[in-house]
Amino acid sequence: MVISRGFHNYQELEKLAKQYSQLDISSVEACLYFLDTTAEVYQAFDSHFARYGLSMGKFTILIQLFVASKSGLTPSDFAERSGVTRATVTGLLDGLEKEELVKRQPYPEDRRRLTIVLTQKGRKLISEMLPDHFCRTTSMMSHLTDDEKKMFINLLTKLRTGTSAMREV
Amino acid sequence: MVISRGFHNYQELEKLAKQYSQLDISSVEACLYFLDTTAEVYQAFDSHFARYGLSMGKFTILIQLFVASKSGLTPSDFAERSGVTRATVTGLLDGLEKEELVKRQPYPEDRRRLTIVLTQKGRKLISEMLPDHFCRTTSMMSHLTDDEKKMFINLLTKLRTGTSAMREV
DNA sequence: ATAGGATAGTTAGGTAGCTAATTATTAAGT
DNA sequence: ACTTAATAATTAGCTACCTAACTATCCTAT
Repeated sequence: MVISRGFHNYQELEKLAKQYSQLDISSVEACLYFLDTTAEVYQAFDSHFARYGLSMGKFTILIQLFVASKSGLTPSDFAERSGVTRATVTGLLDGLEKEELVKRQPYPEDRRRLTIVLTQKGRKLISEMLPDHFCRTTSMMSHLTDDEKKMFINLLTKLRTGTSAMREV
Repeated sequence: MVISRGFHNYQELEKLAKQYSQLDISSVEACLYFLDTTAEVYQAFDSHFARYGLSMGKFTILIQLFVASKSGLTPSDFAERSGVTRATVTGLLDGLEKEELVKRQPYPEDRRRLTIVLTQKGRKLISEMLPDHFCRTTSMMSHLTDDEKKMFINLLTKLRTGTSAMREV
């Protein structure tokens, strides 16, 4: 759940700003707007992936397998690359395996590991959805010019730099 | 789970772009970077709220109550303002009520509704955390100038406009 | 050669979201 | 007035995330 909408009537924000000297209105406003946008983008992605019976997490695993292809990847690979825990990957793989989109296979050189590979069905699904997926992604970004995309990445980087302030003790 | 990190070695993206003419590299790149940033920001917020034993959802409810104050709000108010379902709000309120931060009260004029109000403890928690919260939020945004914040909102708006392409049938 | 520690995957149990169905209550149309 | 609609909250059951604890395997240093 995202903080925003309740505050897009500026007045309440201004009222708070009077009580809290720490509150810089334009900062909070930009932050709320960012959060609101993330919610909208995630909802859009969710409904896009739902057309193919997938979640963003499951799609992420499938496309990684599709690109890495050849020898498969391990559950830890997914966890590391995607910034989720191994436990989360276990759950997603359970689902994907039940739907017969991937298979767990032994990894002979190190028996602690597993190799995850696409099934025929999994490869078919991902390769059939990618044209649509890239088309939509490109369309979604089409209201930004190339320069604006660069600027956007630049500004996002500045935001990322700031996240440490939110985390620090 | 967010798609990105696996693709930040540009080569794989370029390889895909050769196979898929629909894929505009700079669009996909900006999109992935945005998603990656959202993950980082959400993690930062989560650890910030965790200091106070809250989630973003719970915080959102508390601050709405704190601002609206006087007569309280209904569960539906939260759902509408925050873009989540009423069922989700029920769950969050269960938690908040167990922690004695809010109370459900009858709403005499319409007995289908409830009035949610802050308890003493809830009011204390939210009012004690707000200075820190606004301070951190302001710090997080401090790497962007006022002009950049405006530009950021502007670019986010363009992204939002594009989300329909992701959703449409 | 073996004990201790690190790593890979899973399990158990929790939270936060969802949809669909259920129960009260209110509103509206005839 | 009375049936039908709509609305408010909850419930049940699902997914995707988390942490902490567990098991199996491998590596390293004595």
